[in-house]
Amino acid sequence: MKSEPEVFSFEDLLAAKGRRAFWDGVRNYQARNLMRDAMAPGDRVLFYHSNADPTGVAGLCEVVKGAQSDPTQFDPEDEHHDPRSDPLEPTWVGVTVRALAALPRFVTLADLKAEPRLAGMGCLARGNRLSVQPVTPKEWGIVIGLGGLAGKY
DNA sequence: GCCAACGTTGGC
DNA sequence: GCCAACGTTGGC
Repeated sequence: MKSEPEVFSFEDLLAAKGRRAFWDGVRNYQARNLMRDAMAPGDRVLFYHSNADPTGVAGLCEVVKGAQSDPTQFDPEDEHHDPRSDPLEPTWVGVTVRALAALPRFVTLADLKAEPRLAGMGCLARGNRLSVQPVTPKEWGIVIGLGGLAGKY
């Protein structure tokens, strides 16, 4: 899952109550569908800092609660307000994640690109801008290995 | 359904 | 700030 650290960083998640946060603000149907249909409590998550210096994977989380209505869609004051969303059938959802551990070594995008075993990773595909996307168990193992937590999660 | 215009994402 | 790539909108 990608977040701009200036908006919400992995450190912010670590500092949050219970080290957990509701992942709001997703306004892309494909990303929404992944959260709604493909994420369940216990699933592990790589927390990626986008639009940052450097960009890359900062830490590990897990899903603690599956998809729920994203309240920001109904808040006129919120930048993610969606006036077309029906409260009885909300368009947008989010999951709740909890931080597991910061990576001892931040894994930069350059690190990911330089690792031949990650050549097929979705987030490295040309033009892929999805803020939520699947990671295979194999990719997970390689990334946390690069981050200094090989075999620990 | 097509497609041009526009908006957003995100690396650099 | 630039720009490539992609998504969304809306006229037709």
